[in-house]
Amino acid sequence: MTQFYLQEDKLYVSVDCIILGFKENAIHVLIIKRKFEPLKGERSLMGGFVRTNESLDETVSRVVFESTGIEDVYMEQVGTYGEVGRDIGERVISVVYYALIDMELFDEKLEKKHNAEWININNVGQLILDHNRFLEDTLKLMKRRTTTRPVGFNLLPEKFTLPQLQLLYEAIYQRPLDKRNFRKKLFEMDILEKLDEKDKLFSKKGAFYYRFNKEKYDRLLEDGYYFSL
Amino acid sequence: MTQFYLQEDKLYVSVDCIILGFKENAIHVLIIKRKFEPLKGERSLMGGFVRTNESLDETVSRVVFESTGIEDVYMEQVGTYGEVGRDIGERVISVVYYALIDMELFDEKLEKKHNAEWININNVGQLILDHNRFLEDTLKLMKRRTTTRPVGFNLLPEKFTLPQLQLLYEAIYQRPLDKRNFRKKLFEMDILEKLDEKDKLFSKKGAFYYRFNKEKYDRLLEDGYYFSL
DNA sequence: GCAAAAGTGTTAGGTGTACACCCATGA
DNA sequence: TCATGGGTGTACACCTAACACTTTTGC
Repeated sequence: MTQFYLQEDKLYVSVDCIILGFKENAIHVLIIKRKFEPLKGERSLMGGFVRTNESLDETVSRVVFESTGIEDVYMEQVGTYGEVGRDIGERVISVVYYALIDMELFDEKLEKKHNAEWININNVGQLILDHNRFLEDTLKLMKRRTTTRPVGFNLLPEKFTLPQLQLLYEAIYQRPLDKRNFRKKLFEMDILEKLDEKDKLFSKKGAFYYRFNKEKYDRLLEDGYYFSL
Repeated sequence: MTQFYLQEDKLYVSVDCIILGFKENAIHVLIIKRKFEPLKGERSLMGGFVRTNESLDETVSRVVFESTGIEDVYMEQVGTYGEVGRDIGERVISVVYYALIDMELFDEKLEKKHNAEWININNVGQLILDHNRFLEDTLKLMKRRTTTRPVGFNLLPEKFTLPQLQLLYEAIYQRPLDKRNFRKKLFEMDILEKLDEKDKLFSKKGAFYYRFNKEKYDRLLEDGYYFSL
C-alpha cells in the first residue's frame, strides 16, 4: 500500500528552539554549549531531532522542557531550513521555533546542566552553523507578532505593572514609547484587569498590578477585533 | 565524527506546492489527481519528496517546473506540518510552499499529463489529507504578503493595465476597491513605468500598459520604504 | 522636603476613505 | 450617437504622535 514511498529518501529532521525571556529590561535568548561532535563546545541554540512517533510540536515541547523546566509555553514556528550543506555533520533539515517564557518559572539548576546562558539579544555573538540567521528571522517574526497579537504577555509573570509592560514593548521595538499613548491604547482595548495590589519594588509610590484577561480578548476576537500595540 | 546523529530517526520529507495563477478576475490554484497509492485518483496539491542532495527550494522548483513548465517563479514557504498521523501512508513531514505564476507562461500540455485543473480558490472542494488546511494557511499568508510587498505583480504578465491590476487586488482582498484611491496610492509609490502602448481587448478606449519597475522599488527599499496596497 | 517613579488629556498633522463627472472609441 | 470602460481631484473623519504637570511615598 505504501510501496510508492519506499523508493524515496529519508532525512534527519531537527528542531531548533529560540527560547526567549525578559529580564533587566531586555529580551534574552538561551544559548548553550553544544554537547556533541561536530562543533562540540561551540555556542548553539537548543535543539533536538524529531522522532518517528513524535510531532514537531512535541519535539519542541520536549526541548523547551529539557532546557527550562517549563511546560505549556507559547511557541510558534519560524520556518524550515533545508540547504544541503547547512549542517556540516550530515544532511539535516531544521525546523525553527521560538518560545516565549516567563523567566520567573525558569529552573536555574538547568543552567549549569546544559552549560546554558541567557544572552541579551542585542549582544549575541557568533553561533554555530546558520543559527545566527535563525535568530534574526525569529526576531523579525516575533516583533511582527507581538504588535498584532497579545503574545508579549507570555514574557511576563501573570501579574505585572504597566511600567513593566511598557519596558517590555520598548525592548521589542528597540525604541522608547510615550507613556500616555501606550496606556491610552491599552485601556481602549480593555483586555487588562486591574488588581488592588501594588508593586513597590521599583518605586516608592508603587505601581498597580494588572493581569491579562484572555476571556475578554477572545470575545473581542470573535467580533473581528485586531490587537495592535 | 557524525556518530551522534546515527542513533536518530530519519523521516520522509515532502514539499507540497500551492501554485496560484490569476485568470477570469479570480485567483486560481492548480489541483491534480494523485497518481499513486494511497488515495490514488483523489484531488490533491502538487508535491514531491525532498531528496538527500536537494535543498527545499530545489524541490519546489522541480515540482513547479514539472507541473507548469515555468522556471524562476516567485515562491515562499508557508510552514511545515508534522503531525504523526497526517499522512495515512507513512509518517511524512510536509513543507508547504506557494508559488505565484503568470498564467500566460503556463504550458497547457501539462494539464492533461497530470490530470491537473485550475480551480477558483473560492470554490475548491475537498482535497486529500490536510491539503485544505495548507491552502487556507497559504491564502492568509499570501494576502498579508501582497499587501506589504509588491509580489502581486508575479501573477500578471510583464505588461499589464491598471484595471487589470486593480481586478487582481480585488480578487486578493475579496472586496471592491475605489479606482481613484487605488491609483493615487500606486502613483505616490512611483514604482510603475507607463508605456506608450494601449491594451484594446477589454474596452474601446483602451487602457495604457504599465510595467513594474523593480529597480525603483529596490532603491526605495534602501530608504526604509514600505510597500502597502 | 525632596528625589524618583506613577499616573493622567488635549491638540495638530497626516492618513485613509468616500464620492461624481468627463473622455475616448467602436459599433 | 450612444454605450462601455478609462481616467481624474476634493472634503471629511479618524487615527497617530507630540507634549507637561500632579501625585505618592520612602528616605
